[in-house]
Amino acid sequence: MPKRPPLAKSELELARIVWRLGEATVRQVLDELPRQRGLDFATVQTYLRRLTSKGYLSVEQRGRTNVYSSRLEPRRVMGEVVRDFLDRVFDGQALPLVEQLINDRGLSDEEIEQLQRTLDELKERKR
Amino acid sequence: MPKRPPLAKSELELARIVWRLGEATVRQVLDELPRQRGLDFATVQTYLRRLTSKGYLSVEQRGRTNVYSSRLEPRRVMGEVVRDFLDRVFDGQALPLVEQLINDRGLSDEEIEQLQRTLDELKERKR
DNA sequence: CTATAATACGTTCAATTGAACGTATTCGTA
DNA sequence: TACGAATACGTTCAATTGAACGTATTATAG
Repeated sequence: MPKRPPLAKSELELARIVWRLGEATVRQVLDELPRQRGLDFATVQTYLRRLTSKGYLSVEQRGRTNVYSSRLEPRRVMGEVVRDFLDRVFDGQALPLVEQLINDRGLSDEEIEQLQRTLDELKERKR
Repeated sequence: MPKRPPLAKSELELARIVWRLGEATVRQVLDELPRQRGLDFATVQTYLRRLTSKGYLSVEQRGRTNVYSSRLEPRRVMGEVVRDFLDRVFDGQALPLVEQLINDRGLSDEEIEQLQRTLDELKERKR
């Protein structure tokens, strides 16, 4: 499998918008960007083009305009991104990362509860 | 605060080795690298130099040889790295990331227990 | 109809990153 | 003492990435 080229940071940023919208034109993606980001129309165009040629998005010419949509499961791509990060930064050990998140950044009580529930579910499912 | 330049991937890889060893020469770092990584001595040298000029490491000339050591708290730097990732990829929401880790990758029973204990501790500490 | 606005697409450009070269020094050993 | 192995350090180089330009084309408001 010719492992497709990696997602650059700005590319992931835009891909996530397309994923969220389901499908999107250059204009729409630009509009979803935080105003403060200040990217040019042409720049967004370029990045979406790159995402397409890297195999992450597909494009459909609808009338006059290009409509981009996800080619691969966003879930899967996110998984790869996380995995890569985990490997590089924590030698693939999830636990230290989770502990980092838990301690360093204050998880709210809300979130802690939520998390414990998730873990319980997981234990159930495991048998 | 003149936010120091970001850590490139290979740089983080080497920085982590220096952190682990406490201090290290080019040679030592090279030796710690997985044989399969195949970096040249000169390349390691270059990266350590860059890490130093970016402010992450400090260097001390010991006899003939440069000894590198951490300049900033590794903990802090790791925190920044994680935070940056979290912001970029999960809009700063820790929970979705944790859930990704829990579900997508099989946490072992061992790790699940461990994690639950951590969460309990955290709840204790919180009052 | 015609000028303006919106697009697509090919191209460019600078900074960063991954990786190494070459040269000058120095150290240990034959 | 002369040589080869290690180093340091300045330099280089190609690929990738962030960002945009310029030109051609089309759609639309006057």
